[in-house]
Amino acid sequence: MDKIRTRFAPSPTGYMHIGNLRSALYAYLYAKKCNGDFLLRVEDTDSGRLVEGAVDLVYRTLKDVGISWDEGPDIGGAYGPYIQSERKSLYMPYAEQLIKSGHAYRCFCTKEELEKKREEAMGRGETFKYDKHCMYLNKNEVQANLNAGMPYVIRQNVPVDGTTSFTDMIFGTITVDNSTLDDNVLIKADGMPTYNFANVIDDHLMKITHVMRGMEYLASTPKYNMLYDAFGWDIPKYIHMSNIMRDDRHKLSKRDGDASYEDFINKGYMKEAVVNYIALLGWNPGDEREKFTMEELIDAFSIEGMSKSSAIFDENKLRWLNALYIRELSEEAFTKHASKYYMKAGISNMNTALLCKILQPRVEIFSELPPMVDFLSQLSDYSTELFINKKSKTDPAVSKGILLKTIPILRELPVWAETSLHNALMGFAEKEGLKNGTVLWPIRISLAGKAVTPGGAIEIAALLGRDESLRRLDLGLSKLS
RNA sequence: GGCCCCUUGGUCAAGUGGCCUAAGACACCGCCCUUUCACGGCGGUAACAGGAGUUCGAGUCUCCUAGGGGUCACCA
Repeated sequence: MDKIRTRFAPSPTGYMHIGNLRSALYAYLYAKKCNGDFLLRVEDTDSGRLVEGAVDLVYRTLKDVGISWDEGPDIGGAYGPYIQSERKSLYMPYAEQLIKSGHAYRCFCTKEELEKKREEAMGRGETFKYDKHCMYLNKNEVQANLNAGMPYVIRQNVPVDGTTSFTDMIFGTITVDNSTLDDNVLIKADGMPTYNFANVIDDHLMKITHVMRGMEYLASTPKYNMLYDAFGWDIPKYIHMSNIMRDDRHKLSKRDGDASYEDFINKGYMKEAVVNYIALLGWNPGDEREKFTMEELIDAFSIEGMSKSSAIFDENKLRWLNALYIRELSEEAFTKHASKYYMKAGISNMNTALLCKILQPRVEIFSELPPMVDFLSQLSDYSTELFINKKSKTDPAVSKGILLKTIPILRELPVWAETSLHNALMGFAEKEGLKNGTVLWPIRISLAGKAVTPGGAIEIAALLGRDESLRRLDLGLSKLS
């Protein structure tokens, strides 16, 4: 059997939709699983939609998540060029071959004429379908139009009756009535091929064995197959992939600001978690593993595990997975990821090892870091009601007593560090016969000025250092006096 | 609207005619641990869209209905 070859063929819109990324991922995983090739092809035949820098974004994103291509615009390959606009001259001869064999014809109808016919059809409550008007032009009429320099498109001549079937590896056999198929434009008036045409020519020329693409092409696939048949080419295997939804009726969309890969990275998600999560959205490995490296994904991937129905993107689960990845980061890596957010919270020159220790098990996405730790750089005003806590058996009066007794002990501490603070405070609680919480609650409140903090009184004191800690404790005491 | 596709807890999903009194995960709730909040551990709530049929037996096969998605461009 021939080497498996798949491709990712984005049109450069300047935006990497998470669904497209998943399509690229699946095509990559399948190729690599089969020891095949994965290629990148840029589909930029719509001159009206070109976006500056969009191709670079595709390269960057793919590289970022660890998807590499064996052939592509930037690295070349045996079947280049890999940018459709650069292949423009290559399509016309194929179209002309189709005209000769009767599978296509030149159409001189203007957009205005077509628009009028379309409106008329709609007025009658019918679905518009091109009436093959120009197919019936005789040779002389066509030549005259050509001589007159009339612009034209080339249309596919689709049979008016009968049915066409094909097999999709996920959906099985699909049959459609030819009568529902329109005579699609193959070559536009500007000489550029449409997707419908370029896609078939390129997939064949680039020896793509498995066409993996979104479900939106499911209904038009028979038309592409007619083209393959007209050329006498082998039809590739098809794998149509379901969509990722925002909720039960809407696709994840650009409008909602949470549909692109970069949106998630900017929100503080790790790329490994994003890839891992989307891999699991619409595919399952057949066992209960949920956490995968790229290598493990390649190893576990199979078409059989892909689901037919679309999946709703659940950010909750992404968060959970992201938290898993965060927890296994080394202290250095955690700090590297977090530093940007520490800066936002105004934190600098603090013990990063200690910060990591208290934050790593608590943070699920990095962007939630600043509000968790901003109290370290800036103590905001707080109410003495925070000193009330039933479970710790404390209230403002008790707290005042604790602070009165502990501040001198802390002031005399020879070394201001986690262990010495721990020994001093726990020793005090034991000596006084108090609950740990009773001693630590008022200290933590004074140090942080808020009811909920990452880490406890001892860690916070260690982070703040002697001077700032004592200043805050004194302030707490004065609030209670 | 025509055509194509889809439908198991709130979400992702396992399930390929008897092992389903329907797995697992996220979320949610409770308990334990505990120095607040987390982490961790233990437990709980919660689903075969509806209806006919085929069969000794249906989440699994068939048909119908409903709901949803896609498509019907000189976009891809």
